[in-house]
Amino acid sequence: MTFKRTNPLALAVLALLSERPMHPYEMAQTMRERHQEEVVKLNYGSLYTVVESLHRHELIAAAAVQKAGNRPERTVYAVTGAGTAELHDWLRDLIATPAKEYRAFEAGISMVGLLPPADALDVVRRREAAVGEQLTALAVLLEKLAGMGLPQLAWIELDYRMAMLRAERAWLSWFATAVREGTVGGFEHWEDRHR
Amino acid sequence: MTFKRTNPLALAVLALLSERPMHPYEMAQTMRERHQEEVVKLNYGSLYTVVESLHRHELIAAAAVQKAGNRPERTVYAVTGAGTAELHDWLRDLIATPAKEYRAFEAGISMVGLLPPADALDVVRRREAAVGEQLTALAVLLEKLAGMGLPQLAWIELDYRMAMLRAERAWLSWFATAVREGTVGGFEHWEDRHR
DNA sequence: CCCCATATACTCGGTACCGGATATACGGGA
DNA sequence: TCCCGTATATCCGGTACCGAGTATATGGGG
Repeated sequence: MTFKRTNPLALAVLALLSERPMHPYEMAQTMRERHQEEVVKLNYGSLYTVVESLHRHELIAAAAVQKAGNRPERTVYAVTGAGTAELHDWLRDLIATPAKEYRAFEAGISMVGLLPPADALDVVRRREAAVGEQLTALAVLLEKLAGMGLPQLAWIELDYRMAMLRAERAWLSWFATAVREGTVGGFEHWEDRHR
Repeated sequence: MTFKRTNPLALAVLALLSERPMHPYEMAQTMRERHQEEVVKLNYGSLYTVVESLHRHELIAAAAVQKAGNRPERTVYAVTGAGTAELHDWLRDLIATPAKEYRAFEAGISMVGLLPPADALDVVRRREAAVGEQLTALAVLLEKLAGMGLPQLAWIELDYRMAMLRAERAWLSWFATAVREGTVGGFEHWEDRHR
């Protein structure tokens, strides 16, 4: 069976190991330090499953098994040639081909007509505010990172996320106005249904 | 144990049943007809699991068990009072509170520095084109839906998605230029690493 | 009237994933 | 010196999810 590119955590593991050999716990540490867990979902259970899977497919290899005192053994892994190839190929594919992703908000907003218009307006406003807060938090973080002398390329995903959040906020603002003023298409019928 | 709001398919089920009682297979049909599967991930396995879970938590109730000839039994479900409450509450929460979601592209772009600049430019361009195609396809669909006399509220999630796709395309276009012209922060070092 | 492609309706086994449990080491305060 | 809170490092049981499989009914062409 060929390796399945499902969990992006596996991608992160390959990326880390292409720097230097590590044991799983160290990978987790490093990801935390670099705020990578903002972008890639990390939890220990999945990490060990993913590492084992990569190992089975010989994309990584056990470089050493260390044992210090009575501590649990630490298996240090290194990326293989096939692993490096997989990393680059997967990465290219991930960027070039938009994946079909199901976002919870899209599901929610598609059913917004089930709520009374007043409720809908309220929750959309609340989201708008929340998105605004995320934006300011991100701006502060970017300021800090740039101040530390990190190049833009090192936090390019935050740049992307900011652009998306700004677009979302703009859309929410438009929709809120359209609901408040009753100019969204189908408003009369919507209002009638909730009397 | 209280009901866990994980799979949005359960939300879709509650929404459908708040229209009229249905059996699971009929729900799937209806979702397909209405292009809801664009927004909520649907497959039979999950559908039956989700329906069973809703039933266990008494958010829906078995209204009738029909049997026609030698066909498998069809259990028709109806939403309960608690189910309607859950639907509205969940919906409000989904819209009002941005959920932490991990998008594959963000993971990918955060590691774009691992690719040679030329490769990076290529894949970003390819994505830009793909997003453009999605946009035109969406525009055609919207035209069709509006032509059928459907109100904007009925396809509001497509409106949202279009706004997001436009923002993504704009960002990709910016990034592509920044890479081509070498103006993205950290470009020299990036180029040096790949000689 | 027979055949087969398609539609109907659900079931089931496998697996990836989650998050809490486990077990030892270390360090600092009383 | 003795706790105990935190850090180190992995494991494991449960479950939600997936998608392929099953079995019968329908209906249109030859």
